[in-house]
Parts: sequence; C-alpha cells; structure tokens
Amino acid sequence: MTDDQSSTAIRVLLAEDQGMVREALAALLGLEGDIDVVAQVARGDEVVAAALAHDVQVAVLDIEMPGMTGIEAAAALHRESPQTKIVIATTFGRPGYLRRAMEAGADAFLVKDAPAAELAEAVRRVLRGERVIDPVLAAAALAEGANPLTGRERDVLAAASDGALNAEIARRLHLSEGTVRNYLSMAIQKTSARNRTEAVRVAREKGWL
Amino acid sequence: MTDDQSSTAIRVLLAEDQGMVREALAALLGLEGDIDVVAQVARGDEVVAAALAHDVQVAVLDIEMPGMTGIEAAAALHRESPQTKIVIATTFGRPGYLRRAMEAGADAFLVKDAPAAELAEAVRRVLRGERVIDPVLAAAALAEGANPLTGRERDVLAAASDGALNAEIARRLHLSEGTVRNYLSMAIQKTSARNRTEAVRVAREKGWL
DNA sequence: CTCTCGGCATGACATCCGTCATGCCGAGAG
DNA sequence: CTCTCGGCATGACGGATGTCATGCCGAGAG
Repeated sequence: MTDDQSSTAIRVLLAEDQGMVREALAALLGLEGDIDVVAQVARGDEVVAAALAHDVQVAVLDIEMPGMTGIEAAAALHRESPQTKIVIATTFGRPGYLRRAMEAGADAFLVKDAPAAELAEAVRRVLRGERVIDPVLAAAALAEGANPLTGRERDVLAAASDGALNAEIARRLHLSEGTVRNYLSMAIQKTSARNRTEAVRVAREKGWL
Repeated sequence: MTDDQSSTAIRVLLAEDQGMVREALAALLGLEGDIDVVAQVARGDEVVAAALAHDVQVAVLDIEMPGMTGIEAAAALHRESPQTKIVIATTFGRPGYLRRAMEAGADAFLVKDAPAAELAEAVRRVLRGERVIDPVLAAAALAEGANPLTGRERDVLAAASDGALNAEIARRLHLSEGTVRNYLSMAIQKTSARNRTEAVRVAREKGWL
C-alpha cells in the first residue's frame, strides 16, 4: 500500500471478504518492517489477477469468500504463478480443508484463533521455502483419511444442507428421487450420522463439504 | 496497550475470540491517535471484569464468542457500568441480532463487511452520545418485527439444529415426544419453512436463534 | 476377459416427521 | 369473572426419510 517501504520487503496480497478484518490484517502486517501489503481483494475470483498485477510474493487467503473459495483460488494461483507462496488463514481448522489446501498448492495453513504474530512469521517462513502447518491439525488430517464421499454423494448432501426436500434435490440435480435417497443414505453411513442434518454437520466439520 | 498515548485518548476494550482478528483490530485502532486499546478479551464472560478493571469508555464486542455471547455481555456490562459505551461488531448483520443488541444497551451495531474506518468512527461517535446503526439493517429489523418464536419453541428448534431426533430432544428437554413435534411444527410455521432444517436456517438468518 | 468402482435406477418397507384436533393448567390483564 | 397466552400433553394420520436388495452401464485396471 505504501511506497516508502524498503525494496526488499515481502510483497503480500490479502484476500478476505470482511472489509474490517481485511484492513485490520493489512494494518497489522503493515507494522512489520519487512512486509508490504501491496494488494487487497474481497473475492476469491479476484486473487489471481491481483497477484499477477502486483508481482505478489506471498498470497494470504481466507477460505470462505464469494466468487471462489480460497482453496480454489490457491489452486488457480499455483497454476498461474507457481513461485508465489500461498498462506491459508481460516476461521475453521477443518482437517479436510487442510488436506485440500495443501493439495491445491498452499505452503501454510493457519487458523485465525492463533496469535497475530504467527501470520507475519508464516509469511516470512514460506518465503524461505518452509511449510507451516499446526501439528495437531496435521495429525487430525492424517487420521481422518481422505474424504469418503463420492462426488455425487457430496453434490446431493450439499443440496440437502439447507432443508431441500428429496423431490426438489432430484429436480435440481436431474436425478430420480430414489437415487437421491440412495446417495443420502450412503453419505449418512459414511459420516456415521443418523440423518442428513447430522451428516451435513459432520462433513462440514471435517472439511468434506 | 501502550502507555505513551495522550491521556485524552478513548479507552477501548476489544472482545473477539479469534486471536488473529482481535490483535489485528487492536493494531488498526492503535494507529488512531485518539484511541487506546487498553484491554483485549477472547471470551464473553471476561468482558465486564476487564472493562471495570481498565476503566474502559468504549467496549467493542463480537457476538459469537465462548462463555457468553456479545449481546449477553453487552447487557451485563450495561447493568454494571451504564456509562460505558458499547459497539457490537459482528460477522452477520441479522435483524434479530440488531434488535437484541440495542435492547441490551448497545450504542452501535457494525457489520464486519464494513470498511475498517467505520469502526474507529463509531467509537468516536458513541462516545459523543450518538447511536450508530446501518439504516438498511435498521429497516430490516423493523420490518421483521419481533421474534415470533416462544421461548420453548426456540429451545426445541435449537436442540433440533444439529440433527437430534425428536425422541432425543424430548429426553434432553424433559418433554414428551408429541410436545416436541408440536413445538417444531409451530416453529416451522412461524418461520414459513417447510421443515426443521429450513426453520433453523431462517431463524438463524434473522437472528432469532 | 473379469473385477471394481461410481453413477444411476426401481421397488419394498419400516421409521420418523409434521400437521391437526383437542384439552388441561397457571398467570396476567381487563 | 372471562379471555388470552405460553407450556404441556395425547392421539390419529399422511407424507417424507432412510435402508436395503437388486441390477444396468461405462470406464479403467490387471
């Protein structure tokens, strides 16, 4: 943002949809003498263009954003600019999110519960080529194993999450109602839930949905 | 935090459970020459004690926190220290939240989607005795009317929100299963939903739950 | 070639959910 | 006193949900 930083400062992009939080994080990082927030975006689908336009070295991405999730934006950025380091900073430390983020090319995964100092430190460490992950969360991700839901099971479970009736889900996804019931039944079993509502909750907590 | 501020700076407390966000907001407010963040807490139930211990003039409270919600903390603080101004800064601009916050004694209600500058400005304005509310949100709160759910309907709907079976809810709340079904049926009708899942979603969006 | 897997479907059936009718009780207001 | 409201309950019943059996198809691996 400011041009009076040292030319060796790390050029950082911040992607976070809540304006107040994003600007506060930019202010916080701005206090670091070696970090320069050169771009801020509020939508996932603006990440790549902004990163390229500002010659960004480290992108700090929230996950839940409009336009594209932070994980999707990470994958896109990794494809377009493989040398750009990616830090995911998210509200929920869900194991499935961690797994997907790392698969998408992220170099660090932070939870917003952590002290603010960890964000600046992660920015410096990823630039040095390090990986930054909470060991407890890493263990949970490894213990959970891969997401057991097939693509279609996920689609149907996601469609059911807001209270949609089977008949409506069937219409929406161009399936028969019986097929919807089958997919939901499988999703309920794979999440060890008792019904769809519980299955949604479990899948979300694990970052499977 | 720092003691080298002018003695006329506004003494502010920040309550926010996410460490990174809280410290970033403190850093942001710390850049204002007339604002001094003298206390930070991560739990709603720590608000009152910290506000009194630090002679706080303005308390900035998130809503969703462990130990006590920001709205409950606002009510408690308003009772213990009526001259302390209260700013609610929340992720979701739910009409029911606004209503409840103002009833609890809040002087301002901000949504985190807003630009960061609005937070410092709200702090200054409430200290001058002003009320700060987004007019669109205020209109929505007035249009929604009061929460139509009775206390028991709310209890039962909340208990149903994570997928609990009626039999389990009945056990948990010491009711008969038929009564649970009745309360849920009423909640479903009052929220104009088609089933419990939708009723939960609607009630949450309106801040009724 | 066979086997596995994901996607899709039909059909049967038990259980759960949601609605409605009905009614009792206590508290508070008029 | 009556009326209203919230809390609670029983009972009947139709519809939605969830489970399971079964089977077809295409794609990919061995």
